[in-house]
Amino acid sequence: MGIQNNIHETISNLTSAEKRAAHALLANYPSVGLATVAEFASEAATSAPTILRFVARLGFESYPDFQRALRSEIEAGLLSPLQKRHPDIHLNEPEPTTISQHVECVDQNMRTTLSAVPKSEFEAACNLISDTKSGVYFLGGRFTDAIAAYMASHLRIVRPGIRRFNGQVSTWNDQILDIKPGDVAVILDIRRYQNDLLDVAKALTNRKVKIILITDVWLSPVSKYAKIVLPCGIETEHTWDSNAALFILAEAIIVSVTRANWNKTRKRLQAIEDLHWNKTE
Amino acid sequence: MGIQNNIHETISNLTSAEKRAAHALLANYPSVGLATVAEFASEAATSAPTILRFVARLGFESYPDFQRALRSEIEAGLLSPLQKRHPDIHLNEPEPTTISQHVECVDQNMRTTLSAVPKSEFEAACNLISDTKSGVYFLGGRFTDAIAAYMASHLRIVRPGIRRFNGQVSTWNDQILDIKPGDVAVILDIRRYQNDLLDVAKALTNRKVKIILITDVWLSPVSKYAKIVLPCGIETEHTWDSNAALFILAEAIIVSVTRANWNKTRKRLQAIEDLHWNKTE
DNA sequence: ATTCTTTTGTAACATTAATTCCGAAAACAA
DNA sequence: TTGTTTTCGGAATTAATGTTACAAAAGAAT
Repeated sequence: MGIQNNIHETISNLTSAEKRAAHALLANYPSVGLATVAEFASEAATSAPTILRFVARLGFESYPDFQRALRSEIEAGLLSPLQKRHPDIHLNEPEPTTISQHVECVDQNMRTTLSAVPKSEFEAACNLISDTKSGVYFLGGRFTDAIAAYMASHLRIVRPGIRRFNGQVSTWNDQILDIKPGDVAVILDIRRYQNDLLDVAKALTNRKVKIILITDVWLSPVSKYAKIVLPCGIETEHTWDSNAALFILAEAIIVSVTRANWNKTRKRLQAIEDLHWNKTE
Repeated sequence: MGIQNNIHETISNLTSAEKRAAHALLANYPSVGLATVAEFASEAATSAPTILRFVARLGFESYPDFQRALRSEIEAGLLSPLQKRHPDIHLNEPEPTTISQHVECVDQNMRTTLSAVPKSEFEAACNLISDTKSGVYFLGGRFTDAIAAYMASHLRIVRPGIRRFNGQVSTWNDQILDIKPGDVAVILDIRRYQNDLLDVAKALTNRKVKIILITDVWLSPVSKYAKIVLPCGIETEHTWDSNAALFILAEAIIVSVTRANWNKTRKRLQAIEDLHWNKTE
């Protein structure tokens, strides 16, 4: 339904002062409604009680109640410009397929991520990972561990000292012993957040390990221990959350770290290429 | 400049609780900021004073002052909520960051993939994977193996008979012996195409295994042996190819297969949830 | 381990905002 | 005009919100 429609339906049986209120709200929707009753009243050239009567006529219990509705409308539809998706391609594609639906969904999540991850945080994370003086350890959750593996497989080429937590959960604590204070750990954790990851994070913090956390916008509890938090959009319309935004963020980190270590990387890449060719041909 | 940018600049010298506030606000901007201090605080899992300190750091005199700024931003930006592409991005963001560049790049590759993968092929692949009568084996290349792992970790929940080729390349041939004729193999291979994957594909074909190949638009040589080929865009402007489109395609497959096996999946999901809770609480 | 600094939440406080009451003004009908 | 009904806003009331002071907790430094 939406509040604007609600107004349009109700407007005919409003008193004249109440109509002014309605018009003031529609004129620059919804911002005046988010102000105080007094400001709304002055904007509508009327008094506070009239505004309250107007809001009551729309069917709201109270003015705060009305404001809550406006805010949730903002969340639902009129998201910030950064998070808007392009309206094109609808022409090319009349009926959405599973893939195209998912592509749109990922698009949305990418943009959410874009506005949720501050540039400075991203760069700080890349700097930590680029610093070859400290080792970097990767660990993910049930599904995100694949992304940890993906990052590690690239970064291993870019710089030495890349490791993964592997194998059984029960052996993780033993593996922590190998990590030196000042080292860096990249942890991936999205809902439903895993307690075992939280335990590891705590243990790592005790050992003065700097934690970079890649998580969803609701923030894993690991964020409590993390030096840097990178939140991603993961929402979908169905059972599974989408980890695509995490994956893309991971790739962006790989790109950035590669640039930072470019001189060393080039040589390593060359060496590996040679190895590859000798082996396969 | 805009408040979001303001946050991005300020966030690096915020305390951790204040950062949570910043993340909560960025996560669903700007609606939480328009709520009361108490609600904002609870959303950010912190206390009211922290929120106030946070807005003070952003340079606002008071919380109402901060809200006024948010509202005027709404007026400025969303005046015509419907007819807006996002050329605003280019205004808000004069210099592209590593992330935003990569997001655009992935966007491009997604769309390429969309037009490169025929609906029928996609559905055929999903049907093969959905069929619980045959086992499904996953295998990826140097970097893409992480995506194979990602697919397997989900599909294991959706249906039985999911396996991965694991460990050393030299052991793959042994593992092939476990695969029955009529089974399905999902192979991921992008340039530089790996000869060992080609060998496996050949061997699998000999054993009458149906191969689904996820590759790039130039097609891995494995395509010669594949029953179904799903080509993805992977191009970037720098050293590394992007596997994001493969990842997204993988997720789309997971979604589709989950839908096909929904009844069984629901029960398994429930069982796993229970297990999870029992274990952690 | 101890001190010092910084961070953070609790609780009291002060301020502001929403709400209600009631009388005055306006609109309408006879 | 007069009486009646409806609308409206000023002012008092009540509820809530923002704000501040302070003490506990956490962390860094020695």
